[in-house]
Amino acid sequence: MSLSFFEQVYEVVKLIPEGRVTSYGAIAKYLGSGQSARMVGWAMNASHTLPDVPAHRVVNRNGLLSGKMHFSSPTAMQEALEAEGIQVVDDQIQGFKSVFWDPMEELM
DNA sequence: CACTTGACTTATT
DNA sequence: TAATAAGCCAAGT
Repeated sequence: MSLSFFEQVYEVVKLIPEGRVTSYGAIAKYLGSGQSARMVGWAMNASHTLPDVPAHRVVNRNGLLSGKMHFSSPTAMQEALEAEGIQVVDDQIQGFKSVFWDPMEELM
């Protein structure tokens, strides 16, 4: 029983604590197998198939809301993050380094 | 089965 | 410092 690459990404994203975020590359690296950040981003594109995938907690390595445009509304992602206590200004997470959650460090 | 796409990242110019 | 190129690999067509 091997989960699809998508499902593996979903499992990691679901484990992201509230008020925390991670990057595509971090997830890709955690999944290993030489996965690239693009695979994670692409998997997230299909995350809409599942209801419990907090895609708003996944941003690019700059802490920029690169995927906000894929949400229901361009502001939905920012609002979701702010609702968890994350400050977002100009589509960029404030104190990104502080709220960054690395699956490699936390799930190891 | 070959080509295109993609919510990224790193290196180079 | 900003812009461009290349690397990455699975799923869709």
